[in-house]
Amino acid sequence: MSIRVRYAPSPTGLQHIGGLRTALFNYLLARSSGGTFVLRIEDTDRERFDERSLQDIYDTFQWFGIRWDEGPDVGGPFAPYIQSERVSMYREYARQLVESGYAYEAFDDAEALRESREDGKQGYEPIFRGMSEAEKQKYRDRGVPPVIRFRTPDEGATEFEDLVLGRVKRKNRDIVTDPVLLKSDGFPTYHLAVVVDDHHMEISHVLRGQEWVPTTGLHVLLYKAFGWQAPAFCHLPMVLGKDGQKLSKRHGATSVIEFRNSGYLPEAVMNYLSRLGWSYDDSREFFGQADLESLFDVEKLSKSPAVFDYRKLDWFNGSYIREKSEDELYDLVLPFLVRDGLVSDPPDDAQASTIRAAIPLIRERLRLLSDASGLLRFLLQDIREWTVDELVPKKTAVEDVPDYLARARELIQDADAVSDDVLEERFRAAAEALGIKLGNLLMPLRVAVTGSTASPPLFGAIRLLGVHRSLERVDACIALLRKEN
RNA sequence: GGCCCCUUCGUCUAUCGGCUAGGACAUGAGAUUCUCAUUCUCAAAAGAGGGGUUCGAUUCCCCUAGGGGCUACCA
Repeated sequence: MSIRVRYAPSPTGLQHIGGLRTALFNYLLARSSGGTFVLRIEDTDRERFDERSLQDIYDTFQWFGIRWDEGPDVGGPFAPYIQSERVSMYREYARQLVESGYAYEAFDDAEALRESREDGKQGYEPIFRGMSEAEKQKYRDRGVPPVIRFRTPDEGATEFEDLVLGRVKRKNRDIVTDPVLLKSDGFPTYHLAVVVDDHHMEISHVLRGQEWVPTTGLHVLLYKAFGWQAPAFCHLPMVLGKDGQKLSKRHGATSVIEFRNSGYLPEAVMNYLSRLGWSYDDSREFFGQADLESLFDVEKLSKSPAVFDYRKLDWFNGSYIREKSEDELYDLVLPFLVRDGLVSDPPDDAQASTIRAAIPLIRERLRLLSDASGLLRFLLQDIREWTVDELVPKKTAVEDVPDYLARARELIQDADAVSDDVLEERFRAAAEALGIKLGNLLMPLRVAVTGSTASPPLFGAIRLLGVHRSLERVDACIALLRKEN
């Protein structure tokens, strides 16, 4: 039997990086096994539904580079793939469970239930479980909308085989008492919808986060009540923040769109995510999408939770950036320069050629695509002011610096016409003549030209900016320092 | 509180009874270098604790501890 898996996000907010990993592992299992990957939208919570979410799901996966074989936008043999369009089905199955005695109507006051929970009361007292029809009719007559609750067994135990965890066993009385299957608004809860849909969509493997382990017993009970065969379960280790808590906002970026906007490459994110809870061997770190699609194996999934390490992601990102060609990097970096207001949209010819020429100089200095703005700002914007502190090298008298700059000024006059090596030799000789270190001659020039003590290679930067403009900046700095003195 | 799951360097992980416990990120030191970065070399860094089982346990079992998750008419 062929493998069918699904990623089933609920459109209640932006796609989470942890959800992206769940989706990735599902996708990889499908690809590595020649199976099918399904996208299903679980929008049964009308209160938390968020308009932008659906589009965010599409945008996220388009950027990430994985696509589904069946889903709301591409269709498929089990359409519709949006749960709100399948409600009649859930109602039908809920009714069926009531008829077969596995479920019953209840007329609880949702508000009262919520309040008692807030008072610290735990569990549900199944007062409607054995109530007579006549008694229930009174509620109906009063117009109280019913919910349908599952009748959890008091005796026995339920167990399932998990591909990661092994055998998981639970006493039935420890499973939440009589959970709601169909809400009073006529929509199903997750438990009903997921079981009905996974069965009808012929899902063979359920890969989801470990937070679902406690409720899997209920799902198994539901499969039994329907007389259906349950899929294989595979609970993925959770993704945590630095402090060991579930990854959340306060740990940093969590929505996929934030990673994208921060300048992460999808292949770096994919590579990093693939290592959270999954491993291949004892040494390999780099996995491209094609590698993962063929190498992924649930056997190598781990049980323990993984802490999300932004620094390692950064390292991956820098590595992948360095592998890009100059043309690719140009296209990748441009949107960030536009966003940061450094170039027009689209850039004019001068800007475009400047940036293209600068790419080789900044490539190995980028950890994030967005770092390009800081690195190229001196080329694309005027420098309004310099800090004297930066212009003056350590252990150097302020009054000496204008002389150094004046000397440097002479040496770069024909920078366009000579090589780096020649320029460097000149500066070495000049530094020696002045009796100072090469760095102390170059640093004021660097700060004058680039506005920063950290920059791309100086001579290259000068040519990119243009000798003329470079000289202007040097002159401005000389004037500034003289005034300061 | 109850239930469930988890436990190897700070972090991600390898090890499926024989280990001088391997790799990567991060960290530290050094080399290269006009700054920054890249690159390279080296270093430090782990089997939660206690019982078993076994010739032999990081690997298997139990207990304790710690961490996490769930405990909704949310998913």
